[in-house]
Formats: sequence, C-alpha cells, structure tokens
Amino acid sequence: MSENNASIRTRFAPSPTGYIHVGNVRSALFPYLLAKQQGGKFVLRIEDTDRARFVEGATDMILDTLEWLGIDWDEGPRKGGDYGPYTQTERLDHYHAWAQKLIEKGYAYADPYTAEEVESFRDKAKAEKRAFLYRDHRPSNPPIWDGSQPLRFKVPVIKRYTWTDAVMGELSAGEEALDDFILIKSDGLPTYNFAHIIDDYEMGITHVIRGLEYIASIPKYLSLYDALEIEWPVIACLPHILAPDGKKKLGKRDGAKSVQEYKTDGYLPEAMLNFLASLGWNDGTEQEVFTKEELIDKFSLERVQRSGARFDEQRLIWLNGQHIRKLAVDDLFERVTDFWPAAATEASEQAKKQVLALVQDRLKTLRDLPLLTEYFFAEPTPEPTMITENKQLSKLGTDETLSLLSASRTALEASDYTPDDLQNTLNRLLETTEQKPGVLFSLIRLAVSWAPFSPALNDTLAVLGKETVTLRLTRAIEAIESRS
RNA sequence: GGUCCCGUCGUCUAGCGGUUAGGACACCAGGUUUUCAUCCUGGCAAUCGGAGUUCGAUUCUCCGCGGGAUCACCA
Repeated sequence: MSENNASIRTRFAPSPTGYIHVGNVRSALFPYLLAKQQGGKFVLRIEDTDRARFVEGATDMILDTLEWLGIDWDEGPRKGGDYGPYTQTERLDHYHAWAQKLIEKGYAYADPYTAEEVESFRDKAKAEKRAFLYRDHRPSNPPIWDGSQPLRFKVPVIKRYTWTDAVMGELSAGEEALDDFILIKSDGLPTYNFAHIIDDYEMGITHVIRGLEYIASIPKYLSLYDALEIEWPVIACLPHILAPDGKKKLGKRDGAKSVQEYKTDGYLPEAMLNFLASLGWNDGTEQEVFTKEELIDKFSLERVQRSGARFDEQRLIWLNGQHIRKLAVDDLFERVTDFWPAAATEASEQAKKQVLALVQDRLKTLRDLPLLTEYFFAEPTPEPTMITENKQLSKLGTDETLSLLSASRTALEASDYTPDDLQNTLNRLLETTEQKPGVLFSLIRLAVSWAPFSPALNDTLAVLGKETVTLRLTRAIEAIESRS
C-alpha cells in the first residue's frame, strides 16, 4: 500500500450506449479502489457525445449496476459535486471555449473535405499498403471554422513520444501514432478524444485509468496536452478481460453477460468484485478471498498484470460460495429475499432462517435455494423409485423397507426433536435394527424429503418437526404398500 | 500492412540470476457414521522456440514464433 495522498482523483467515464457488462466493470473498480485507498475522490462522468449510439435509460442502468456492486462514486450523477456538470452534453460551452484557444494558437483548423473525400484518401492509402494519416492531406489554406465543418487538431510537433504507464511501464510510439484527429464533430459535439482531455483536466483528475484499447491513442492525447499546456496526468491502461474460450477481449458479442444478469443468477456483489479484481491483479500473497475493504487496503496499480486474463466462471462460482459462507445468517437472509421457492411464501421469517442456516454451506449461488429447500415448505410427492434405484437401498426387500420405516416412525415419535436427541435416537435405531447408517439413514432421508440431497439427517428432521416427519413417514409407507 | 503491447500448469497466478518452479480454480482419488455441499489429505499438470550474456537463466539482451490492441465526424 502506498502512502496516503488525499488529493488523488480518479474517474470512470462510461457511455450510455447499453448495459455494463462484466468486461467493463474493472475499468470502474480499479480507479475506485485506488481513490478509496488514498483517501481521494472517485468521480463518475457520463460521456454521451455520440448521439447515434445513445440509448435511452442506459445511464440509469449503469448507475444502478455500480450501486449494486458497491462501487460508490463521490461526485457525479445522483451525487453532484464541485466540478459539474458531470454529463458531457451539458458541458459543450467548455469544449468550445478550449477549442477557440487552440484555434487562436494555430493548433486547430476547419476540415474542408467531405466525409467521402477523406474516405477516398483512406482507401488509397490502404490500397498502397500505407498507413493513412490525415495530416498528409492537411489543407494549406483551411477556411474559417464556422461550426459546420469538423474541427481538427493540428499536431504541433511530430515526434516520438515516450511515457510511463502505471501498469504497462515504459512505453513509446513513433510519429505514425500522431495525427490531426477531430476535436469537434460537424454536429457541434466534441469527440471523446477531445472532451475527455478537457473534462479530466477541469475535474482535477490525477489518474486516468482505462482499458487497453486506448493505448494506441495515448500519443495523440499527449500531443494535445502539450498543445493545451496541460500537465500529463498519471496514465494507466488495464489489460483486457478475455472471453472464456477464445483469446479475444470479452465483449457483448461473445456473450458477455451484463452485471445485472449475475445479480439475478444469484451472485453476490462482493464475489463479483473479488473475482474481477483478482483477474489480473494479486497482492503477492496466497490470499484468494478478499472483502471489498481488503481490496481497497491492498490494491496497487503496480501489481496489475500486463497480459489479458480469461473470464473463468468456475472461479467466480467458487468465490461466490466462499463469500456466501462468510455471511452471517441474518445478512444472508436479506440477500435471498427474491430467491425462495414459491412454496416458502407463507413461511415465517424464523422458519426461513432456520432452513437457510441449514443450507448455507451448500449454496454456490443464491439461485440454488429452491432446489435445496423446496421440501421444507411443501409436501413432497413420494417417489418410491428413488428407493429401488438407490444402490444401497435396492438390496432391501419391500417388507424390510416397510418395517424399517415403521420402526423409525415409532422411535422418532419418542424424541423431543432437539438435534442432539434426534441423533441419539437415530443411533439407537441403528443398533436395534442392526442396519448400517448408509441404509437406514438414506431410507429415512428419502422418506421425509424425496430429494436427491439434503443436510445432515438429524438437523433436517429437527427443522421439519415431529408432526411433519411422522406424517411423511406414514405417507412413504402408504406409497410403498400401494405400489407392491 | 503500419504502430504498439503481451507470452509460467487446461484456467487465474507467485517468481524480480541459484527454488524439489509455489498457491488457487477445475479435474481425479481418499477421509469426516446416509446423500449433496462444506471441510481435510493426496494426485495430475507449466516456464513458446533458438541464439547470446553469465559459473548459472523462468528471470537480462536479440531474433523468430504465437496471441492481442489499434489505425472512425465510436468511445
């Protein structure tokens, strides 16, 4: 952990073009962790300058997702702050003022060509297997910019740029990386390339952390910082999260699920955070399970991996189980509100918590709850074939099965139904019937649950209660009798 | 094609010249008086290739090979 630096300001700047998928979240998580660790501020900014891809409601989806994950922003939409507005379309006057400065300095000019003309330049370069550079076509006498043409940046100095990336290390790129990119589009809105530089500066962002796809553009940004006489911020590029099978960056086309889907699939936000953080980062120890507070405490950009990491859902599932087991039952109870089987609707809070405590160790996702608990809330339908197809029980004859169930019913009726007494009763039953636990316990378990698996027998019986157990044993006996 | 980045078990990774190359997920086997899960024990499994530097390379350098990113009036 590095020394405290309360002046640190980081940001996450999504575009409202759709939901946030799991590949994007790390671009929010890492800046968040860094800001929290240093006692600085984490800023959220909405980059909505692309009107064509704008999706109504996307901003709210993104904010909801971040809130669910617990990635809380200090400034931004829903929060306000001293550096607003935090939505780019509300900051147009800022961009135009800075653009004017560049024009006055001779570092910006109107692009006189039509889109088609530029396209033909590009095609020609491609046909000749050359890299296309707009600055090779820089007009000698550009018209006065009247806002109807795109405004282009005029790169002041064509040179090799060298810089230090907080994750990738020393980087450099040749002159081919520099070009006269568009600052303001012909619709009057700024491009990302221009707007984010202005916003980051005006919002006092000290650490610009974003995905690796921007790394090729960094020299352009550096030349713009220089033209604007703005000091370079700390720059960090995060490697991509790769699709589970292929080697390409995980995207919506590869079936990258939205974060919301993981929520409805029964994943805990802390598991998601832990998983995403440890994809491409570790603290150098052998610790695998981290709480959010531990991540904040231990995170560092220096230890972020330089290569991409596959999204391995198996590992997420395992981590989810780990985090579920760490929760107090009361806390877990709050999380599973939407996951109970329909049969549990009428059950009391106390009854549900009892059941929950029993199955907590068995939950991989919250969605497993119905499968694991159905028979506690609804009368199961007897399926005698589960006995005859069980490899231990299949050796039992019908008569023997019936007498075992009958003896069990009688013995259990005498118990006070505390887990301890139930266990003692079951043990005595083992002796009097001269059966192995694998036979007797399996039989009772099936007769009261008719489920493929269940928690420890004495605990299960205790939660079901004497009345229910007696009833179910009777029904089991009847079902087997009527079948033979 | 130009520019740039990356390369340790199947997967996520530790390693910062000398290690039996460690851990985790997954998988396999065994154990904890039934099942499933948890938990415990054990097993399987990796340094992309070739030169060079060095007494000694996973580690440093170079060349290959492989993979990826990017070359928009998208971000």
